[in-house]
Amino acid sequence: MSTNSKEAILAAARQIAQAHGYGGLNFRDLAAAVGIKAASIYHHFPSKADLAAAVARRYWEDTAVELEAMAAHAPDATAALRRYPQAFRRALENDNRLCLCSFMSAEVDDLPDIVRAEVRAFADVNVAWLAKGLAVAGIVAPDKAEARARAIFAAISGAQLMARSRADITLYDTLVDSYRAAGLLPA
Amino acid sequence: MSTNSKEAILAAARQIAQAHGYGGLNFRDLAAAVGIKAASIYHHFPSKADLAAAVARRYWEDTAVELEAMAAHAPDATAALRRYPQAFRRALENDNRLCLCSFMSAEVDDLPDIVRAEVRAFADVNVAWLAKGLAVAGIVAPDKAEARARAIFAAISGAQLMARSRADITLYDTLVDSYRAAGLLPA
DNA sequence: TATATCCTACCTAACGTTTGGTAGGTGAAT
DNA sequence: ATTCACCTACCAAACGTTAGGTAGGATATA
Repeated sequence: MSTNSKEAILAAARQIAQAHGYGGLNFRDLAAAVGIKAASIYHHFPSKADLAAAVARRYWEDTAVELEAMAAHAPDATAALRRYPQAFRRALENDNRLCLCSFMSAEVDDLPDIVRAEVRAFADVNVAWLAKGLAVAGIVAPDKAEARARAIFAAISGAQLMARSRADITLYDTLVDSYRAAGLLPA
Repeated sequence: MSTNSKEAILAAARQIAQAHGYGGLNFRDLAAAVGIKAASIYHHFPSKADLAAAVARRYWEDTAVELEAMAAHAPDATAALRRYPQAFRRALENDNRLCLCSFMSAEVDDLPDIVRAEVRAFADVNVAWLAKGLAVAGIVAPDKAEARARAIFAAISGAQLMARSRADITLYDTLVDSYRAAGLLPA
């Protein structure tokens, strides 16, 4: 069960970090969630920094796959863009959790360098996907796609954060609707 | 110097919490920043929860005063609204810090109830100010002012968070510009 | 005026708990 | 016979918090 345990640690650590952050992630609670002892985690990850970096890397890798699938299944680029908020909605659906990298962005001053790099990679993945979609859909001029993509990413992150603070997923939905009404997101 | 020490604790705790959050705020570092011993903080605040609640309350009180001053000094409601992003910019100017309540919103699962209540009050103050300005300026219909106000607050929070994660205040400015270009903020 | 009492604002020292991390061992599979 | 996956049993440091004490000022009483 070596591979399974490693994957189970990764999955459980992600859940914990999405609710309590890097600082709130600890080996004893994590081990208990997996069903092993705290010291055993060191068999799979040499340190907390390495664990968190692996979790964050896996997080953006999974997101990249998910976004590509969304683009592939949508009839066109505009339709794919319209579904983008759903990706962030899932964290809230999952017991009012936050995007892992939003939480870690807040904690950036206390993050090991290797973790910080993965957190930034997550934003890069999202912005690149959005920029490509915006350009292909012809919603903004190609030279302004990246700026708009960053704005959408930041706004969606903020909406998720605000909805989490109220534990109110319908607030997230109304915020997204407001972004659409205001013209930030394609209607 | 009793009053001064209490105020000094409040001010130092705010700075620390804006950089490290509620979880990252600890009595020893805080006491050192003030120039006293950790145990002495208990002379002024009965517990960490009470301290943090006092910090958060003072934070939204100060913000309310600042926003009212902004409205009073601006020539009209639209001009006041245009200056709103400046209020959030100041945290980034202050050593790349985050809005205290954005940080604590991420930590909401681990916050004592009395702290959580103050965090929500901060959002209420901002949304109420924005909604009033939007209605008076006639930018949106009065019955849609609060929804738009929430969207602006969430988007600005997200922009600040993203800029902090990159330690790049110019990113905040370009995000705000993008919000204006997209129509979310009054141009 | 002198003295006793109390309060404020801090201190040192320690409490029990939790933290990330280490050393070394056990049992099963290869 | 060795490696793998996990264990027990620790450790030092840091955490919020408490106990008890001290220096100095204010107030009240004699």
